[in-house]
Amino acid sequence: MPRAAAKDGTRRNAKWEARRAAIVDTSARLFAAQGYHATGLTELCDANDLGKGALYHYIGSKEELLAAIHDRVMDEVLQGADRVAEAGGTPPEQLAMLGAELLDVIHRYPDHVWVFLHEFPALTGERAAQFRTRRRAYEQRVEAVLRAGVEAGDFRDIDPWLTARAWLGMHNYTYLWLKPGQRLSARDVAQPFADIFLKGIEASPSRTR
Amino acid sequence: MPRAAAKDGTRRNAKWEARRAAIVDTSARLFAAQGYHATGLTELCDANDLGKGALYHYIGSKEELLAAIHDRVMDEVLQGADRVAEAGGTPPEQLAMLGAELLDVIHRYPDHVWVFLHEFPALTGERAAQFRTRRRAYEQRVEAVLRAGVEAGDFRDIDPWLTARAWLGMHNYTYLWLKPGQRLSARDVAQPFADIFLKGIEASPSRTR
DNA sequence: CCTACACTGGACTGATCGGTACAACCCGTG
DNA sequence: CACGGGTTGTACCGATCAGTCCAGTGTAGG
Repeated sequence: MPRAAAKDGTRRNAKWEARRAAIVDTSARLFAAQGYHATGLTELCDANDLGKGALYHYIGSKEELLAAIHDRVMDEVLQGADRVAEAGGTPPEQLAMLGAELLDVIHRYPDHVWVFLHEFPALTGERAAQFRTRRRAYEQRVEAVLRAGVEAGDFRDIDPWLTARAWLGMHNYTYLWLKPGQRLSARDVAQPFADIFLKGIEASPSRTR
Repeated sequence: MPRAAAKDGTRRNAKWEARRAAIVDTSARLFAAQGYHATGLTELCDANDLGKGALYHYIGSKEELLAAIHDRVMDEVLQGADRVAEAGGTPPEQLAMLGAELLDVIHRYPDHVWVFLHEFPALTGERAAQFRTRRRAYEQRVEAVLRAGVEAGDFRDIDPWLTARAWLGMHNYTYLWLKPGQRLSARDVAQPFADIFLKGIEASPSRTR
């Protein structure tokens, strides 16, 4: 735990922050490649070119490092959801935008997302609770869009909770193969996925409202 | 490594086999709850009510235990795919049946599936290679059905590879919440999922063939 | 009843785990 | 040049890791 969270970042503080961020990113790569528990402190030190003393000057504990990786992902995902909410539009448009934003995060942070989806049970206590809250908040955003679409007559009478799980699965599972520098970009995937899903739940044209 | 794989199972051998299967199942529960690397040998011994010597009389190594869990899942999943192929039917029917079979496995073996989806990178060497082959074989079954559906005019002109990933994600991701004794059964989920996906990729009625 | 062997518990091993203590270092400031 | 605090490497800690070894114990076959 840092001594005082107060005092805005001076120059030195900014440097420390940057180094810490670099450590978080490097460690995410290792955790993604071989797992959180399977990665030792010494490996983290090697990868970051640091001794144990120096490493612990930045991170406090191994689990805090894990939590930082989770936060990085959740920050991005929730920010994306906020942008979508601000943009407005019909429920189908909202859902398509949510998908594009989510796939963009998965594409830009493949290691962080991998860690996030695999190692979240390793978080304990306060950190685990906070993480669950944020994750749940995001899932409810998706559910809300689906519910709104049903009420507005854009979508047929589907179960918002169950359908949100289908949508989340379809998108989140791309973490296995959606990587930067690969054949497919995030946009290449977002469009076909939105097509499938929106056609899959659209109201039959006969009873449009 | 067992001395000789020959000689068909006598009574004793069957008993040994049953005990081993029980150990695999119990261990799957532990691995699912806290992770493969985070679960120690002593915990496995406690849960199975066995000493280390006795445990190692059945399993050979911790990784072999992990591999046995993977095999259990892959056996079931591939058998389900075989049943579907034997049953025949149109591509849409085939896809719906594949989904029902897959969700059934996930629902019946929640712990095994969790381990399978989280810890497969922990497999090494020969075991990892064999696992990847089998997993890939299943994925290609799904792709084949999609491709057949496009050629037959049942589905619109989608990318079979990408669409298979969407389908796999939607179904596999249910491992997070689809558990026996819960509100929803496998069938409760399979039907809505098939509805969404089939509507999502069906050929527009105007150009049916 | 005796022997043989599948089966079992638990002490033990060397390695490695996450984490700490501390002395030295760099480097900007006075 | 002296100083002082942010930074760093390293020796070290107790705990635990996966796995081995072996002296038994229960029991089935002769």
